Amino acid sequence: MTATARKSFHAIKAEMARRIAERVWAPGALIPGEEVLAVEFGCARATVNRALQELARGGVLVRKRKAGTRVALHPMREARFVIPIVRQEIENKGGAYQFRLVSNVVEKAPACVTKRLGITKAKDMLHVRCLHLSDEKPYQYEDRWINLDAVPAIRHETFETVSPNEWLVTHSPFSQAEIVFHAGLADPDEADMLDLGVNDPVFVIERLTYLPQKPITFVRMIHPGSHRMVTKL
Amino acid sequence: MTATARKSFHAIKAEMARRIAERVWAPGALIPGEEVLAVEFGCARATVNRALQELARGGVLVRKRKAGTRVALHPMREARFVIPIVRQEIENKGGAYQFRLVSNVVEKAPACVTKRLGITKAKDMLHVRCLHLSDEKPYQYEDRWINLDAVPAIRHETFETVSPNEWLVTHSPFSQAEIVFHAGLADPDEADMLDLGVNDPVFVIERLTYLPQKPITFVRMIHPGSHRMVTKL
DNA sequence: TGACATAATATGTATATACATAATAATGGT
DNA sequence: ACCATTATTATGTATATACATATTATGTCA
Repeated sequence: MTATARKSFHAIKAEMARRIAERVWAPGALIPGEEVLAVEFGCARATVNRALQELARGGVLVRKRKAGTRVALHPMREARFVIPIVRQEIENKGGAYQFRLVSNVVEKAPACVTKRLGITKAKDMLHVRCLHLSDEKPYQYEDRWINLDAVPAIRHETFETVSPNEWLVTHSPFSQAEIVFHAGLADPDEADMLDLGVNDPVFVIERLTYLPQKPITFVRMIHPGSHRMVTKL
Repeated sequence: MTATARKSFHAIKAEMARRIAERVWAPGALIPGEEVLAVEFGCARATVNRALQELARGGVLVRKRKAGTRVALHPMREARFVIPIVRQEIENKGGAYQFRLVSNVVEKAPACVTKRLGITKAKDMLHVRCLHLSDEKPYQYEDRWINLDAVPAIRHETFETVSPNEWLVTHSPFSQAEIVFHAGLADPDEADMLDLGVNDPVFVIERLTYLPQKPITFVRMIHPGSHRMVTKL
């Protein structure tokens, strides 16, 4: 490392990842301490520390003070899915985006919705349904309930140019969210919207967002079953 | 903070997250530089840097050299799903885990499988199918093809006590993986295994794993459609 | 022996400093 | 005006040092 070759934590991280992948460091095994590794790699302990911390955060290493660092026994890697705004998702795939507002009314939310949002008593909420299209073909049907107490300003939005999702993203912050994926069968409403037969499979993404102590919105985003969510790691 | 109160990057990160959530720093806005923030928070630039980097990695900030740091315009938060080993998943939910080996043979892999694995010509592969049960009820049906060139040792494994997934996790490293989620209809085979009617919806997780230039395995993990994958953020 | 205090140790974090790098802004020549 | 060169600037990274903290190992006293 005389002139140029400062060891970067990237390189060190990669080398350690290799050792883990190739079983040089076996699952469950205790690996050398930071000082030792720092000497081995010819760098400062802080550099090794950063590499180790990132690997630990990725789940391939488990670290405990005094006990040392060991290779995770079950590297149950986590898959990260980005859930982009539909428009971006469609445009990224090269489709032409359009959306159609299906309905936009204030009405009593059904129990299944209020329950999910942690609201105990029946309540008027804004119910917005719309359809997102890619190249004129139905791509996603969005069925959303919005808590007017949390975002009163949305009451007067017409959603002629912005979708409710985009409106909320730019106007309403949230601090917590819950996302659920599951499979289901298209109900008549959904089938009609998505040009599917009744009882065709659908891929459902549900999202709940909250501010501390204040539910904001509950959405069901329904895709044809053939929709694929892909991630690489 | 004279004596004890060293500002931790955690506190700083939390405060900055609050400012973003509460729109003190609006989406798209340029936030102060590291030096400025360091002065404001009364800490070293490195500490601010760490907080900023973590927020950037989480997607709420976008950083560019010289240009500065700004709040992400579309905080298209990423959802992180841990895909645990089925046994753990079931046991975590309090179920009693069992698994049944359905078949375990070496045979010609169909084109749809070899293609996904990037193998051009027809090839003998190990085809293992098994069923994972929670409290004696079918939970997941696993249909797996394994490249014997990549893991020759697996040929003689009987899978009487370990599931193929667990065997591979502990015996075969991988460096890359691809995961796909989608919804489908149960075919007769799957319906039979999972105690479903034909044409009931199923939730399918497909996973491909590789070493550089060497495909290892392709799995389809099929759940009843009611299966819910949940994540919070 | 057993309970409890104490030392040893690996990781965790903060800091000052220095230099690297990318991208923009300013500059100057044609 | 236009283009290329150079300066400036914000972030990115490495390092030595110091101290914090969690946890294990050890030693002491009853």
